[in-house]
Parts: sequence; C-alpha cells; structure tokens
Amino acid sequence: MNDKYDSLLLKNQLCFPLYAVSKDIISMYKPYLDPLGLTYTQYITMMVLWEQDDVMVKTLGERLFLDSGTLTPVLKKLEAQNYITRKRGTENERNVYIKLTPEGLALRDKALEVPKQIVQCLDISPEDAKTLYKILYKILD
Amino acid sequence: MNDKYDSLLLKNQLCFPLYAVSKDIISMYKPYLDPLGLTYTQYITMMVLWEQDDVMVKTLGERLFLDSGTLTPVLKKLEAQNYITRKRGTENERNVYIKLTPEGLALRDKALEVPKQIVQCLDISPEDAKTLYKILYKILD
DNA sequence: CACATAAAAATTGCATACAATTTAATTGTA
DNA sequence: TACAATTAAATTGTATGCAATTTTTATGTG
Repeated sequence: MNDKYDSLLLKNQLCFPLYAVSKDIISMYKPYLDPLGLTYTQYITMMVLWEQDDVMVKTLGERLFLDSGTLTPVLKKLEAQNYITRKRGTENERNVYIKLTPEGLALRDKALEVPKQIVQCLDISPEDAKTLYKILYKILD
Repeated sequence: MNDKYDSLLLKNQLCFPLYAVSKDIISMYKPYLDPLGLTYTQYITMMVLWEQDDVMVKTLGERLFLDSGTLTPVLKKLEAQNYITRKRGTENERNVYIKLTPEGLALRDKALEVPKQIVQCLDISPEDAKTLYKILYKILD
C-alpha cells in the first residue's frame, strides 16, 4: 500500500506542481507581452518601476527576488529598447539608478490589458486565487 | 483609494508570488542535492525514472512538462555521470529510451533523505500544504 | 591618513527553459 | 509503391537565474 520510496514520488511533492504551474502561467503571458516587446522578467521589472520610478538596482532586486547577475542583462535590454535609463548616483557612485523614459511610462497604459487577459485565461475560482495568494505570501514572508 | 493602475501592482499579481516561491523552494534543494551531484531538474527527472524505469524522452517530457530542448542536455549530463543510459529503440529508431544504471538506482536510497529535509525547511502547516497542493493540481489539470 | 572591510554592480560560468528549426524515421494514402 | 505528412529527438538561438568572482567606490578604525 505504502512503500519506503513513496516520499520520492513526483505526485507526493509540493515543489513540483509549484514549479510546473509557475512556468505554465508565465508562458500564458507571452502572447500578451510579445506585442509590448517584453519578456515576463522585463514585465515584472517594469511593474516595479511604474509603481516607483528612479530606484536602485539593489531595490529592484529586493522587490523581485533577483540579483544583479540576473537584473543587469535584463536592464540593459530594457535600456536598449528605450524603456528605461541607467545612471550612476552622484552621491554614491556604487549605486545605479533606474528611471523610466517617456516610452517606458507610456507602456503602462498598454500593459493595463495584460492582467485582464491573464485572469480570463486562468481557469481558477476567485476563492482559490485568494487562498493561493495568501499561502504563497505566508511562505514568502 | 483605488486607481486605474492597481491591476499592475506587483502585490496584486498571483503569478509573481508563485514564481518567487517556486524559485525559493527550488533553491532550498541545492544543499541537499549537491552531495548527490544533482540539480533540481536532474532530481525530478530521476524521480520519474525511479518510479518507472526505461521510459522514452517523450514520456519524461510529458510527466515533467519539459520538451526535448530542455531534456536532451539534462539527460546527457545524467548519462555523463553514469546515472542513466540513453538508447534508441529498435522497433522505432525515433524513440530514445532512458534507463537507470545500477548507480542511478542506488542513488534512490541516498535521495530518500531529501524530501525529509525539505519538509523541515519549509515553514508551512500541513493544512496549507494540502490546500496549496490541491489548488495547484486543479490548475495543472 | 592608511588600509582592511564592506557594499553595489557587473562579469563569468554553468544549467536550465522554450521557441523554432532540423534531422531522421515512420505512417498514411493516393 | 512513391511521397506528403507526422513524429521524436536533437540542435540552435535567446533569455533567464544563480553562484562565485571582480571591479569600483565608500566606510570604519587604529
């Protein structure tokens, strides 16, 4: 009925469905982000900037749970697309401040459609969504 | 109180905490998988094989939600470590069958400790774990 | 002040992920 | 039976993620 190796069955893992669902939902964003010229990582980076402009790479990293090794290339691409600027701080030259360009700010209005579309794609009840959200943040904090 | 752009706030997203928690938990595996010489992706691949030996790459892909573009390099590394063998099918040369080596099978016993350790690291109540599990599989199916 | 430490980004190296294409083998069908 | 269509892996190209190191700047202390 129950054997020694049950704990190693894929279906008995919590992390695996988390990993699978996460990838699955991120892939749902693609058709809606492609027209904006954004990847998912670039999109969540822009979300932080839309909320608070002129932030350090370090701050972005804290909000997004990403380090400079991941962020630096992402930010360079956003800069190449003219959505942001990167500038060293004058008070402290170690810091790099990220600012939205007018194009980057304007993108916000186009992005408004994205969450709407995703909610429609996601076949999940509002109750489950709320429960899921709460548990996930309980783990994150 | 509530503005036009609220739907674009990071804290109003469901996907973001999913993505963050997924990465976070996967990173918890590292210290326990390192001694086995496995990455997380290699680990879940081995889990499928421990459950059913001699499976096609295609089958592995279906179980793990990964395509051959991801699996082929992973499997080559597992082969290089002598945990698995890769062999074309004789009936149908398009298929590649993955089999455990004695070393790969023996690894199962060492891996038994991994889920135990992860459960201890994961600060989540059994009820929340169960609820989370159910909702995630509701989305996956 | 001199110098060890620390801090913030960037860089390097490695391992995924996934889209798109290619290759080789098999199947379906006129 | 030719041959188009399909299938399974592999390959190619792009974009993460993260560990570890490096670079540059700032800070703390004798």
